[in-house]
Amino acid sequence: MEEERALAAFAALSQETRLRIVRLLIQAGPEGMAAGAIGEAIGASTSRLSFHLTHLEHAGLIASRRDGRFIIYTAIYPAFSGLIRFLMRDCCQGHPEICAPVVAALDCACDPTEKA
Amino acid sequence: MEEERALAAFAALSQETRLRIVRLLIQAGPEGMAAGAIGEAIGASTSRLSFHLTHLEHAGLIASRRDGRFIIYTAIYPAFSGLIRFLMRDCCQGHPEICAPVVAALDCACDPTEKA
DNA sequence: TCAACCTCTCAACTAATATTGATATATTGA
DNA sequence: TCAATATATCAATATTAGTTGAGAGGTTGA
Repeated sequence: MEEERALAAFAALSQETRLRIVRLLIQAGPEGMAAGAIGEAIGASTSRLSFHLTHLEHAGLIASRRDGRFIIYTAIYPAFSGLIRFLMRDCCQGHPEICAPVVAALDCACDPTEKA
Repeated sequence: MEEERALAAFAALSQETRLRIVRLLIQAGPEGMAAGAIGEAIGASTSRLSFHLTHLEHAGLIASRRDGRFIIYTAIYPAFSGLIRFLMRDCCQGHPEICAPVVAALDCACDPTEKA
């Protein structure tokens, strides 16, 4: 069920600590970040962090790999594009002008000079 | 706080009934749908429907207007583009190829011939 | 192998959220 | 104004989720 996956993803993103983790990892890019660095960046205790990282991983939004004694987490980019697609599917009924602003939004998100 | 708005939006989208309402209204376009029609389409009792419609309205994802004895609900498209922007901000650190698939996803969402 | 380090798991507590059924409000047409 | 229709509100209950602190696994370098 694709709906189930979407619900799990949105639920994962609806919590402050987890949303911050996700945005941090999206910004971090493919190299990802170690759990400890994430916890330090967002200010979360280890057990809380671990709980939320596990939650995000189960939701399919992030992935982990071990590197020595560190565990590196990365954002799964296709999960986000899939989520957006699911949400906006059939949004314009053949009239792209209806959802054009939504599409345009993403181009701006990719422009590092635009912060608004 | 923009983060608060995003959290409210994701929380609103993380519930089955509400996610269905939102997708229905996104597909319905600017004309929107009456509460009763929404309830019939997704199979929800009036009180449940009303609860979730109010929730979505407070989250800033849908708007309502009265038309006779009907109340018409519509999706607020800019709210969704704003949400996507917030999530993906600074996603590619100057390397657009990292998040290009995410951007591409939206173009497909607008193509009514693509259902995958 | 030992000590230091990084991360995860567990259980108890607290708080937030969804559902239900009954009732209330607003609008329309006769 | 009355009855029918459309929708919202309320209170009680059931369910789900987040936080905390303590402790347990793996991993590394000496």
